[in-house]
Amino acid sequence: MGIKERKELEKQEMRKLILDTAMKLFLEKGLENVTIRHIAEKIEYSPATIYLYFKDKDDIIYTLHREGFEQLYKLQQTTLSIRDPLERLRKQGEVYVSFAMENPEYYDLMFIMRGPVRKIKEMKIKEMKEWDIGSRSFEFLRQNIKECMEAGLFPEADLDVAAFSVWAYAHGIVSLIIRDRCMMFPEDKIRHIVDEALDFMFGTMFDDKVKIKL
Amino acid sequence: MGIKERKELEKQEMRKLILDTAMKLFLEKGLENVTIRHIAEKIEYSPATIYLYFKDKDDIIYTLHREGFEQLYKLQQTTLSIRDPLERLRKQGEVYVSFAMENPEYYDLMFIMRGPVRKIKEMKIKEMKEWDIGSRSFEFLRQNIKECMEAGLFPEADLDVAAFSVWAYAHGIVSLIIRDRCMMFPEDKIRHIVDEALDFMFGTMFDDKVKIKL
Amino acid sequence: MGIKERKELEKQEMRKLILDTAMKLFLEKGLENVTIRHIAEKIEYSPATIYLYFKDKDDIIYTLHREGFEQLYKLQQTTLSIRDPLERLRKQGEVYVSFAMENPEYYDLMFIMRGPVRKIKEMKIKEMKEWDIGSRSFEFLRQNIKECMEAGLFPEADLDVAAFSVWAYAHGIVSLIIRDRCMMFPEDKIRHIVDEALDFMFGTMFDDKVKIKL
Amino acid sequence: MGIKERKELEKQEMRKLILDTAMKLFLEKGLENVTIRHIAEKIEYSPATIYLYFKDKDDIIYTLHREGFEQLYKLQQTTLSIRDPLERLRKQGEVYVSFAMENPEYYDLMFIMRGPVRKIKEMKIKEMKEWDIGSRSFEFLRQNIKECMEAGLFPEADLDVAAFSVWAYAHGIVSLIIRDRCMMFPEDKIRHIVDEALDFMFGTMFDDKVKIKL
DNA sequence: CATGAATGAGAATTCATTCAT
DNA sequence: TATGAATGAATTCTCATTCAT
Repeated sequence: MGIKERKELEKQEMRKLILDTAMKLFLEKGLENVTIRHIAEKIEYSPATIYLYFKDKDDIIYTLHREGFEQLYKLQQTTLSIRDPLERLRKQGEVYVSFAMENPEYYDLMFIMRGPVRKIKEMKIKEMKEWDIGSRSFEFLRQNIKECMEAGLFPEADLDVAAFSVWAYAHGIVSLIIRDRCMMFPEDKIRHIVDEALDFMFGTMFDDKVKIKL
Repeated sequence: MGIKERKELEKQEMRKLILDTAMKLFLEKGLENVTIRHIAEKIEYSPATIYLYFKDKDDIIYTLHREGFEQLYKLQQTTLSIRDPLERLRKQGEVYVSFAMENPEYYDLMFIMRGPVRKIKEMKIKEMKEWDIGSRSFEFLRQNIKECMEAGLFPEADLDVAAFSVWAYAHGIVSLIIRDRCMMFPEDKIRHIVDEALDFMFGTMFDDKVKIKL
Repeated sequence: MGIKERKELEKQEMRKLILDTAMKLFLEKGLENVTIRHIAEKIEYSPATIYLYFKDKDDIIYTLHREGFEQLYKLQQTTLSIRDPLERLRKQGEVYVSFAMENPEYYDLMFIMRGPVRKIKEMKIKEMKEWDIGSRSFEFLRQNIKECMEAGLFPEADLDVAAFSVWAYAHGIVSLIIRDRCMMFPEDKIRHIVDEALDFMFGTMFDDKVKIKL
Repeated sequence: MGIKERKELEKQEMRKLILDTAMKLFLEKGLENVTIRHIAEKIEYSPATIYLYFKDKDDIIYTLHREGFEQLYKLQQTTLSIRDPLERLRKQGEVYVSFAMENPEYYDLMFIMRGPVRKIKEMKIKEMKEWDIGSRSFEFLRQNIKECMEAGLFPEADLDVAAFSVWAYAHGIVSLIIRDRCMMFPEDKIRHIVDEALDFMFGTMFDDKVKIKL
């Protein structure tokens, strides 16, 4: 068995190498400008080798897509140590925005690009379960907001609407930046505006008690 | 003279046919997966014909991009008849979301796709003015919020931050839908959620007096 | 008849306009970079109009080709006033080189480009006579050299060889320059070298008496 | 190791196949009328394959161009065994003409076609050295003539002018033939005329003593 | 496991040319 | 006579992918 495991391990390492390299290149050159050849060159293997580890280019992209959600979910989990649900919610917002700003290509893949979604839709026909990964994160947010509501810390509203709203707000902020729609602001003021915007939402959204607390 | 006008009209119609077709395809397949050939096939002309009406692919994209902003701006202007700045702001939000939901391809081009921005950045180097079209709309929003603040109807904050926040919120809502990230909601509930989300923002963002008014 | 002649005249003028424009463009942009469209734009007619006056692009090129030979022949004729055949020969050399330097695109068309020759060969199959235009000039040179030989001013040799040699020498000089093979000389020394080269040939080729005379 | 060498060999053979084929086509149709597709078809590979061996069309052209100069230079070197500089010069002329007549495509590329020169000019901006290949051959001729002059075997004259003149003469001869401007001579007399023309130059150019020697 | 070699499909673009009007 | 509109046939080049070795 030892030998089998070793093999398996090596295979996983190679996959990781390919994925990491692909991601690095995506970040550098943008998703649509990276070719299998680029990736192969960077890791100093032949293009054909890539196909031993991934079915095709979509497979790479989709795997990264899933890994992105894995990462994001883990980050979300870190907020669980916070007792107060509103504070936790806020922390979630921060975590979400940070993730997006630090991994814009992952974020793009997960929440903006068309390709992966198409892939998922195709898959859904065959294997219904797969998409859990994505909805899990939304569910997490939803639960958090539910707790807030139950604790009277959040305006009563349709839970789906509320969760979607909070998500949309955060998504709006980061996606405008990732897709470069903030040319009206000086480059160096952007990060500041992002942070302030997050505060602004929480500041105006909740009652005075909360505001002071924050 | 009549003959000249007729010709001109036909030319404009052809341009429009190309633009509309391109737009439809962009929506279906994504900007980077639409080729001049596709467009040509769809309208049942040869690829070369397209080049009689547009300099190149960028020209098509950029024209649509500009037209989109033109349309949006006109819609924004319609809110000017509303006296109360907060009500006007809200109407602007509605108008923005409606525009996005009814013209998702335009919206995508204007606020999500990467291509056009690259073009604009290149242009900016040569002719600084052009981009007015886009920032004009933002400026309009900004002014409206300023009025709200001055009237004490809006939380005091950095104007840029506030305007960006409001924009980001609306953008978040529509862009998640346009890019198909709301698969967790049943298809037929989506429009409802969008509308509610808009209410939700205005409902929580402003003080009681405002809320009642709305 | 008057009306017919007028028409014919206008037709000729249009042809001339097209030819002149084509030549001007050839000179500016190089032969292979000029399109029918360019020519049409320059004369402010539509491309289709060109086809009313010339069968196709080759027809234009070939016509220019013939006109070039016409011009050159006329220039050669001007040397006829010179009595002394050797002096006349030298003058011919000067005239030839001047023509080439002042009309490099004509020269290129006449003595370097492949296209026109192919055309002529095709024609020759049908109408044997046409090529007179070109050989006429060679014949002129040949006769001149013959006279020189008969006057004892030129080394006895096979007449064809002698004529070809003189021609080749002149052609070598100008074609190396026209096709830009003199990059080893400073730009501003080139014309000087050309002139000197011509002198050099005549200076070394003939006996002392001649040299002094020149 | 054998396997590696074999592979390398095969690669070189493929490159050679492409180069030879390209050359043949260039000769048949002229540089600008040969496309990557033509070459690919001729060797019965797909166009894409060509790009595995050459970066682009220019790469092919420029490689051939350089190889031509390499060959010519080697041939020139063979004359070094001849002591007498004038005899050596004459031999150089023969070698030059032979090279041209036996490799007209190479000669065309090296001394007539426009394309390669453009390439070289672009390169010169970046890397000044490269062009040595071409000027090396001219320098060789120049040196030889210098020796002749120093030995009193050649008319005193500006060295550049003299070298250019000799070159131009040889170039004139071969380029008129290569570009098919000798239709006035019967096909089978042409080679004879070329050879005679070379003799003619040397015969008339130098004084009696030399003439006899030759 | 790894790859060199090959390719089919397709990209944007250009141009000479035609033809109905 | 003049032309606007249209196009077929090319062009160079790129890329994901396959397959024999």
